[in-house]
Amino acid sequence: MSKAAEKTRTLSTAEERRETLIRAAVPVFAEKGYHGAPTTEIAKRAGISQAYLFRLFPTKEELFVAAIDRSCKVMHDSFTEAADRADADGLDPLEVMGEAYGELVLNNREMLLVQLHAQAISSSIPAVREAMRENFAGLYAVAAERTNASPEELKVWFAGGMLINVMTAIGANELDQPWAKTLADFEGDCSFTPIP
Amino acid sequence: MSKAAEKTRTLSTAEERRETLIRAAVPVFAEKGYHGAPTTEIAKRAGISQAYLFRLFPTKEELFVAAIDRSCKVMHDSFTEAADRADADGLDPLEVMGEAYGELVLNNREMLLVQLHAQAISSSIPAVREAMRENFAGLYAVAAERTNASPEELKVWFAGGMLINVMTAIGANELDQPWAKTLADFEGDCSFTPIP
DNA sequence: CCTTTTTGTGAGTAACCGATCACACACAAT
DNA sequence: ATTGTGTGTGATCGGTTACTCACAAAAAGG
Repeated sequence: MSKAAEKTRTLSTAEERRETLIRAAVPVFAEKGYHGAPTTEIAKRAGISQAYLFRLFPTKEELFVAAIDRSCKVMHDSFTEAADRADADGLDPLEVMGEAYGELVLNNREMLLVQLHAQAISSSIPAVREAMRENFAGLYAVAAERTNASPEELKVWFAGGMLINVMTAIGANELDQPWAKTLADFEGDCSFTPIP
Repeated sequence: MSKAAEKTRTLSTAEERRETLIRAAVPVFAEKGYHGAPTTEIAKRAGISQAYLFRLFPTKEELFVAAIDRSCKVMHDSFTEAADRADADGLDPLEVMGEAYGELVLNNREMLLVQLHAQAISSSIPAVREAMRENFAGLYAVAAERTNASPEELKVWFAGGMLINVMTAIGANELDQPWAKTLADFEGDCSFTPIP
């Protein structure tokens, strides 16, 4: 391609198509999981043919892993941004990151559901398991580096995140039962630092 | 049926068949999730025809909900039994129930995976969501009634359970990385009561 | 023995799924 | 203009899926 001649281009580059494909795939995988999501529907949402989908991602599995990595990146970015904000404002990074996660889950439900589906299917698809392990490794790394929390505190913090995930998935916040009020009350953050 | 003439019966009752069907369905749903689990494979494992499967459970969805309820019952029974044991031995019920859950997850992996798949798909299948809500209601009830833990303690306890689920699903215990050592170290129990 | 109910199956059906292949069009460089 | 390369699709294939229906055998009741 010439250096500065991208004036009128009707075709997209493969990388651009892969990007739109991932964005189209996330909500479909989120709703129906790996086995339930048809590649035809993903291709249609992306506005391309199913045949071209399989050229850009040779197998459905690779596309699913790409969708997982995408939702992991969203979380990672959200955490680092929260840590930056906490450093600038002199607040507790772990607490700010917890609040950021609460908001992220609230207005990015698809990312959460992709994570849950990936966790469930990871035991039978090695590539998914590997992606999820790397995901947790990266998330733990940023949490450990940007805060001065002890391993025990980090453990409780991650556990709280897992609870938020499940409660959001089953819509516990819509219920009035006491168990739902207790387990799904994140009161703006997800810090589980015990109140003495 | 005559009162006491069950001597030689070659055919099973419908209820017996439903039982064996559920037992055959659990591992299949556990491995592939709702959409990925074929009814043909479940029927074959149960030793009956697929046609008869659909007479005993008119839809695949009903069979999946039955599998969920089954795995919920296993957890519930495990908890009540642990609470009984704790009462008899004068131990902390919450702690004993935590240990019981750790063992349960270890040697009943299928139950755990059915739970994870059900959580993930609950947002798109109302009957599954309802089953999962009832599941948590029942589990919270037994935990609240059999222990004297505060809502905050119960919340942290449940959060720890969710972390155990995810770490077990991705096999974090097989890894040597520090994040895995920290997050997947249940050291015999899953009580998250903070160490002061 | 005869009738009714329950247990059980072989053989489908219509739709759908992941993946493939030949082929067409757009682009950039020679 | 030609050539080579990257972008994109229609048609289709072999296999699988949830679910159905006609039909048979066993059991229970009389």
